[in-house]
Amino acid sequence: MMRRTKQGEAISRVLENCRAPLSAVEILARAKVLAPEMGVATVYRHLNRWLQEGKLTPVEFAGETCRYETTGRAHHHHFLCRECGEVFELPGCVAGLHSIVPAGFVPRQHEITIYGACPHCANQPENTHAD
Amino acid sequence: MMRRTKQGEAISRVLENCRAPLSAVEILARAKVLAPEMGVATVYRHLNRWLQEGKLTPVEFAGETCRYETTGRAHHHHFLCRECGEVFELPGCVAGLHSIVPAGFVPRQHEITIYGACPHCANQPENTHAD
DNA sequence: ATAGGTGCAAACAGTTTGCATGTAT
DNA sequence: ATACATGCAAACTGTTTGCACCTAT
Repeated sequence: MMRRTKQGEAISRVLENCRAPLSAVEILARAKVLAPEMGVATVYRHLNRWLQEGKLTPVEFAGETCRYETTGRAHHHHFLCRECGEVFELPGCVAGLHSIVPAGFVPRQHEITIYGACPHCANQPENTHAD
Repeated sequence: MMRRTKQGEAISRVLENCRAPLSAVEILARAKVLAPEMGVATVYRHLNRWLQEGKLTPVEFAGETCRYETTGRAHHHHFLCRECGEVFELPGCVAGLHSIVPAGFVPRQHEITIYGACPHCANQPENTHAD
């Protein structure tokens, strides 16, 4: 039975109102606005509860810390801009995805991640070489 | 200028002869057969060198530690068996992958990861409920 | 001889956990 | 009143780094 606390409320607010997946410390930072005393442990405890209730999905990008997004959204994948680090949702999916799965394998879940430049960064050629 | 050492040799041997991506500790374990004194730090130092020379690619699966595979193989993706944890290469790619990338975005790289059951585990229904 | 590689242990980042306290019920 | 949530700090895992030592060149 989930008890209603200021911290829990703050975390729910953050998770439900973000437009891109967030990391634990990003969630902490935002939740602290509503519940300034909060520590990381509380964030992780809530994240894990949401995860095991299936209300949250971990989103991982190569070499980056784990981010989380709420489930129940339309099926989608992600685009990570290598220049600004921003994450974008790519709605929909690819048609013949399972064509690459050999006979005998039983696919149950998949992830497609695309890396590159977002429209904003793609138009700023100077940024391209900003390490 | 890369100096030729027993440890470096051992690591090369391991990286070049494995058929699936390996984690740092797996690499250490295998390399220790040839160079028993070796520590993790050396493994990471070599991995990082290979990475920045572009001879190695990190392979990450949701919730798992980073694995590495040599570059230069034919384009492929990965299948992670949720039952036995084994990783399989899926040769080839999907046709209309970029159809999910909206106009303005510049895709430069992508990853497709499929999770499920490998042929062996798929035929052992008892395993399905392990855990 | 010397630059560079190595092992060890300490330092780090991200995440989890134990415990005493605080609080919603 | 009591069970559960919290904060803090310690523990843990995966990775990096500093330093004294060793070794291929």
